Amino acid sequence: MNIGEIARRAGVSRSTVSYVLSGKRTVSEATRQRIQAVIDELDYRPNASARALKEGRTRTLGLVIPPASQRLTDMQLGFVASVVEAAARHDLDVLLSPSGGDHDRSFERIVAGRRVDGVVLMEIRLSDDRVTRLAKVGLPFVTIGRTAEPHGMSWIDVDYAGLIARCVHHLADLGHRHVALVNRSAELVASGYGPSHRALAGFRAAVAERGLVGVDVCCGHDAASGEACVEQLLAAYPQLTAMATINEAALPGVQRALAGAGLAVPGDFSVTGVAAQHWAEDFSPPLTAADVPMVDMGTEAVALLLEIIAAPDAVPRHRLYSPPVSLRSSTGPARPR
Amino acid sequence: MNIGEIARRAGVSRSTVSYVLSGKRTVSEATRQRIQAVIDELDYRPNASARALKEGRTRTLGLVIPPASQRLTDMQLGFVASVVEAAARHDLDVLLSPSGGDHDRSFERIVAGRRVDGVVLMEIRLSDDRVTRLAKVGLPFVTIGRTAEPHGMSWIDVDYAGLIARCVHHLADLGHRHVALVNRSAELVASGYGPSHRALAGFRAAVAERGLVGVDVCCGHDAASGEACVEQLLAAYPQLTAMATINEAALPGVQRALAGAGLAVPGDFSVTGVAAQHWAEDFSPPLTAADVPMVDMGTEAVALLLEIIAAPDAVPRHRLYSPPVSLRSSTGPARPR
DNA sequence: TTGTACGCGTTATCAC
DNA sequence: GTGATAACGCGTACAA
Repeated sequence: MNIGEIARRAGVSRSTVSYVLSGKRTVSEATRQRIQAVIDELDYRPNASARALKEGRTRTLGLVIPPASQRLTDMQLGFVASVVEAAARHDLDVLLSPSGGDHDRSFERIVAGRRVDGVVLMEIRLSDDRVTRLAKVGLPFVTIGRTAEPHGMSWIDVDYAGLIARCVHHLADLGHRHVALVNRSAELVASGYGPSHRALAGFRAAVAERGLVGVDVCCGHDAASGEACVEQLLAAYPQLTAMATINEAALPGVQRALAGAGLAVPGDFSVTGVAAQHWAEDFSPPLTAADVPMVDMGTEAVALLLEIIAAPDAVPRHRLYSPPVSLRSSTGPARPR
Repeated sequence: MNIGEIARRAGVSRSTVSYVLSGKRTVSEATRQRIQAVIDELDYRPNASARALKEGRTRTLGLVIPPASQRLTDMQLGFVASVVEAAARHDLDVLLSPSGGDHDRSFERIVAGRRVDGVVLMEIRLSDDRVTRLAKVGLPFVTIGRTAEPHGMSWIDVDYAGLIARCVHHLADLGHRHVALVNRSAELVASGYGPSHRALAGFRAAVAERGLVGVDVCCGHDAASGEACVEQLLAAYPQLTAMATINEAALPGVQRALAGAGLAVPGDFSVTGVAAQHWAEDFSPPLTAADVPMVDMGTEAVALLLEIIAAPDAVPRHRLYSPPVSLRSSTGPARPR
């Protein structure tokens, strides 16, 4: 079914059908209705490829996700879902591209093949080839996370440095003197994962500011790693009474390790950090943590991207989220172990 | 940049460039290299829309996911990731469509706009309009999950009935006489969610076969619901000593409720069911459960879909997964509470 | 190896 | 103001 067939059945020319579809020219009510009737009857919709070819835009956004092999985190999933929903609200489709490294086929296909009008780039590294590639071909893009030098581009990010600092201050206020930061995996940190680097910076700054003793460790993003990591921490630092983390998937393991050591939360040990809401609520007791506003961020990313697409030369904008630390029940006054 | 520009710079015709690109005709080595050099230099790739228009295929698969408003489950996330990765291995892109109900704009855009060569449909209901819609327009599709009458179509599913029955038999073998099934939410069941219906059927059949006393309850897919649900179960059925579940997100709550009632697992109470591997491993003790092979299923779904696309009239195939129940540590001999 | 028709919508241009 | 004609976007593949 194509526009010519509709025109034939309605007894008009193709252009008239097109004008009815787009409304870019007035068509007499009588013919309009006749044409619309045929369209409705046959459930006709213009071929997206032909339209994209002619219009020079695809009505599609690209969403670059980390290679799926490494299980996506809840947070990442939340972004994907909210970006897709936000795009759908604008009648835009979303093309997914799982690409981490540099020369990725799927990424190249989308970018060089002009399959999308713009790209949302997730899981940005401090130094990221994909960013330079997109800038080079002039395809509008927004990053979730920011590079080390994010000037001149649009991005959305969470203020991990500020949030972790706030967690440390909260612990210090409660009298904790020895605190730990449970970071993400060493590989991720080595690859220049922004949240890890910035969380660490915020941690160190706050620890110094408050004159605390701070220790930071890397930890895999799963329960088993979390358990092992906390066991080692407890053994190596007997004075430790609190920890902050940005490693949500490690939380069930953190819980097990503390329980295994006979430490009650928050009586004997306080836990806090940055986590997706459901991880915070699944912790027991519920975790005092900053909830990453994934839905807002996905929505905002799409909004920013549409702005750039509409006005490529406008001044880039960005937004740094700093959600409040929700006081739940996992932190309390320090008590020597 | 387009093929004409490449041709101009290489001093040949557009068709020759096209043949170099596709390899569908031999081109003399000299001109081939000259053309390739220009292509490489300019990093040229054919416009995807133009190619799709001409070829009649988009090299894109559609993936219909549940509306993102309701948080995607880990299992669903696993599917999405594995489908995207599998598609990428075949140099195919994936277009996401979040659509639950009937008249969904995004779904219609993809289907009627011929944006994709085929569709993977997730989260199928026993009776599903999208299936009939796809069948009507003749777009190849594969469902993850199956309708009540899945004949004549290709699908992939997990044998929830068989797996839950196996769990019940396992519990019966351990001496349990009163067992519960913690199902998914009442709304989901009411909407015709296949896994819930089939799990329930398997549960009832096995309970009857072994002469057990069985109780089944619906439960929201989150920790709080799980906790409330199990508290009520324990209160209402004092003889209950074991449960099976397909509600993985409720597991942290199940754990809390059992701990709160002073019941040790598996000493006082056994827990088993069907869950994504990480939920089973995050449970403590690790959950004896059937691990849903999400990665295999996503890969297989793409493989099936490609078969249909290649041979639309071939006999539909399907695959019912029945993964082994991994014996971990959450089930043990029955002991009266 | 090349010329060219074609796939399908869109829109500028022309005619009434 | 309304309708039709035709060129165009870009790559593909048949005929020459």
